Amino acid sequence: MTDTNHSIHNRDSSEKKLNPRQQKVFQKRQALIVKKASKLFIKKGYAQTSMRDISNATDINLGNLYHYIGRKEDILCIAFNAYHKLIIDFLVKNDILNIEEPKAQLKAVLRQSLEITYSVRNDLLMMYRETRVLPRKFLKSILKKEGEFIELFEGIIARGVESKAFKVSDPFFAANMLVFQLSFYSLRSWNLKQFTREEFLDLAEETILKAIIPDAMCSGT
Amino acid sequence: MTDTNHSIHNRDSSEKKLNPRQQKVFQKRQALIVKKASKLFIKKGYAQTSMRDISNATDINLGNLYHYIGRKEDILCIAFNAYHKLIIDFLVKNDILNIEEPKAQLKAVLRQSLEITYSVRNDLLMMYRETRVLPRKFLKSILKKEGEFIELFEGIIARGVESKAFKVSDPFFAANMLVFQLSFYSLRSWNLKQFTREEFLDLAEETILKAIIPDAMCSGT
DNA sequence: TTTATATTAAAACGTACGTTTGTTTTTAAT
DNA sequence: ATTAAAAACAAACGTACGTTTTAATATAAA
Repeated sequence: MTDTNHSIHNRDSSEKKLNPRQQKVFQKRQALIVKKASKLFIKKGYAQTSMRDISNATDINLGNLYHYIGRKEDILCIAFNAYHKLIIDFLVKNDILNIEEPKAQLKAVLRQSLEITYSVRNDLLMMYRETRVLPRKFLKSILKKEGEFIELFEGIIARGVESKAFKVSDPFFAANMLVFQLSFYSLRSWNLKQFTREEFLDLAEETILKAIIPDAMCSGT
Repeated sequence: MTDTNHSIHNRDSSEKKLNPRQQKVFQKRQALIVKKASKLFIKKGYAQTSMRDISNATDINLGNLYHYIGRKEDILCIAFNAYHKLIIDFLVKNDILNIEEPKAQLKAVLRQSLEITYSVRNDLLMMYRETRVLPRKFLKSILKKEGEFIELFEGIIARGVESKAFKVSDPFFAANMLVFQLSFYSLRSWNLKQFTREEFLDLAEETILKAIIPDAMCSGT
């Protein structure tokens, strides 16, 4: 009963006898639901957002919503997946991972990550808050992906430490802290409104790098 | 209707004709409710914890619960207050604020803050997640207190910057980041289990200080 | 004792919610 | 045009919740 319902995994628009055209429409519609629902989750919280709210926001009939999602929590799962896909895709598409010079590489990947997390700051906050709702199995897969994201930074940092470009006593710890700091604006925006986007990005980049690169403040560019 | 119910503010055991003895009992009982309820909120989340759950956990009859709290959300508000009182009290009781030497002062207050936040890590995570539930007015007062806590760090940092002991480009930003980093373990414990408490505290202290004190790694003690 | 209050148990209230059902309308292939 | 699947809809179902109430019992103060 508890294990047969991870709809995300076995029902993302496959196994239904839909032609490609119909699949497209189906996915568009599902994406609309997720998008509108996420906005509501951000504004009111998951538990405080009813399926009727989502029905109103999407102009999709309450009963009909269940043609596109199996259950309410699926919406949240799909949103989590979409967010992680966003992050991963950017890292793969960019050839940042191929930059040789450790400092340049770290700076590039950090800056990009800061910009992304800044742009999705509201969704990020929502995800921090609503993690509890996720089914255990799905949460584990999300944390695994997040762990891999951190390992990516760990690798970059470790390489920089070897070449004496960086100085940290524990690359794994440093990577965890760095990724955590990426959500700084999300979780603390209530007290950071006085900074413009650019001011924030510059200050955040500087602050984060200082923990990894010795005398990072003196290095131009 | 929405504004008449901030029970916390006008009903914390005053305005009831109770003798001191009764007040003590009343507060003890209320504290028990908050403590047990918080545990449930931590484990299952606020929305997923029913008043019946709390009744069972405290062995206080469901109806009788309402002699000690006005409504469910009051429990959360009291928990938030208790947490902030804990933090503030420690800072006032300790004479850390009187330490002259900026480095020593920052190190002392940081270390203590890290230890405290580590010890209440579960409550802290719960508060990050359930902030949304708080009534607007109460949330504002909480954020105000939090802001004052950050200003305290800002003052320490600014003083250190003046005396060239610290190097940060924006003390306010640095203070915000520092306080944010205090919740590192709370929000990321799922990936930090490999560290002992002491390992974590040392690494966290070192990492945080590096962003403020130039070549903090070379300074013994 | 008397009197007021605290506590318990149990039931009920009203409501809001996630989900399902039964039926009708639309769509698309034959 | 026929037909079968898919989409849309209104209504209902069942339940779980926060909160209140009622009545009976216990406790402590006067």
